[in-house]
Amino acid sequence: MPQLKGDERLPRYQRLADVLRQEISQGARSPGDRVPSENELSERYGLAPGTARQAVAQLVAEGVLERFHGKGTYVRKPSFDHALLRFFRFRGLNREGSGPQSRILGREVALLPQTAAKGLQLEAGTPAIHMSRLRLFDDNPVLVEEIWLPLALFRPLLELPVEDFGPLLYPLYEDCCDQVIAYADEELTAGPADRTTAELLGIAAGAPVIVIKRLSHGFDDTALEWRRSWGRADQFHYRTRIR
Amino acid sequence: MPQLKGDERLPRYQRLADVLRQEISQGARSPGDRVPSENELSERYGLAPGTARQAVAQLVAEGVLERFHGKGTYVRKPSFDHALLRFFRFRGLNREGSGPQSRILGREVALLPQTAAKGLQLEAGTPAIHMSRLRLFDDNPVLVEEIWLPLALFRPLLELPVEDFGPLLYPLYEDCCDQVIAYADEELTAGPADRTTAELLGIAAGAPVIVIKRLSHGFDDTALEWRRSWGRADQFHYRTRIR
DNA sequence: CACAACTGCTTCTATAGAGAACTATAGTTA
DNA sequence: TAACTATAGTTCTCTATAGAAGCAGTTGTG
Repeated sequence: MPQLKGDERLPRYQRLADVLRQEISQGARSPGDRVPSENELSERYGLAPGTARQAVAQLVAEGVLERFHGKGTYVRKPSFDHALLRFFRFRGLNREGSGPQSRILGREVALLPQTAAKGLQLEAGTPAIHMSRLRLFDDNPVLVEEIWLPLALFRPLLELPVEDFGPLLYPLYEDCCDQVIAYADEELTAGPADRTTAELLGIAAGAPVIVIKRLSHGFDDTALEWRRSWGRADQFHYRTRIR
Repeated sequence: MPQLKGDERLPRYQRLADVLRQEISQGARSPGDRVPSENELSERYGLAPGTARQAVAQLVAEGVLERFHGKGTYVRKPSFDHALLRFFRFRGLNREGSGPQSRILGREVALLPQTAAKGLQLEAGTPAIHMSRLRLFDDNPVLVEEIWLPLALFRPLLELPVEDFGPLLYPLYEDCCDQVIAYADEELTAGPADRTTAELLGIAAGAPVIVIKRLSHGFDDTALEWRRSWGRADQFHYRTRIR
């Protein structure tokens, strides 16, 4: 029978949750996979069913797992590349249109600037992958993005022709580099648009834009991607509930 | 022994949670009050301790209650009037300063405009309390606010001299009108400042400002306050975690 | 072939109870 | 007075068990 690892002073449900979280972060379980049933977990680790259930409940609350009554429990697919749908209210979501599109404007190896290096926990000046991207919705440009990736983890990305990138990057990271994004921290600010950004977005230079800095992490909290996006403020909206 | 009310098809822990939530929304329990212990709840309603515990756990997850190991469980005080601390990064939080201040610019009964009426679920044109307010931090203006309140619920507010309002409104609502805010939905947008707002904030007209619309609710989901705030975009920052 | 019933698996709800861990207070001792 | 001890009450952890509810595939029936 596998023993629960980790600090023995911690409660058992906590330690089981840690085991599962680690298995996911190390790729032993991937998003979409089914995890063992609560009964199986409890037997395998010699716990009461309720204790195993509590471990699963915690991971569900964290957004790592997803439960389906009568079916099973699965590793959740984090799908927040659709986050821009939370940021922008699109006029014609129902109506026919070309939908979300993505155009890679550049991809090269460059030296990390201070800001991105700090987020990725690397030295400023380290070589890294730098990309810039324009995102459109129904042929309207909505976001200009600058992206930095650690060279060590994302080197295969340099081999792939940019035409094959598709509209979403995170599935690409998973397919091409085995890097799965678990969560991300975002910081929103606003300011006037500089000339090149304004040109790409089709607005006047100095017009207000939203700036979104995003630092994406893996299941083991490793920083994987640093991203800064500029979006038209006049189309921007963001909803939250506070308590 | 009090019986659990509500739909009998619902699970018992759900029905107990509903009872507690309703008691709170009707003022029988106020923020800061202690709720009965899990044992007492289970005995009073004829439930197993675990079932009562599950009900409490749900309300904790919702942010309605707060547990303290060894002490007890309490009705949570929603303290998000400090939300502006989440929006703005203040240079001198540690240093001495005059801190957050509030200046009421106007208070009168006026007819609800369409936007506020929709949020408050009243007819446009209904008489309501209208206030405008300037909020400062360390003597720097950071937010201009426009507030609408249903006349029926907040009439006592008209009697009080505005000098006695203090820096926070929600405690005032509770003391003066018995209205407790449980949660609020916010929507952020950005745009250029109009002339009067710019003047109050000390920025140039047309400079980017953040616009925050907030609709505040009671524990029973009644809409209590509609508010729109304008803030300097250059000092604005907002952090979230997405999954 | 179409449809209903059955079966095995899963999560969900609920019960009952025991001891650990923590908080606060009252009482005791140096 | 100050520091320690005992105690009651609370939440937290864990065990063990039972049946309900939902899902999916198999089997049986018309």
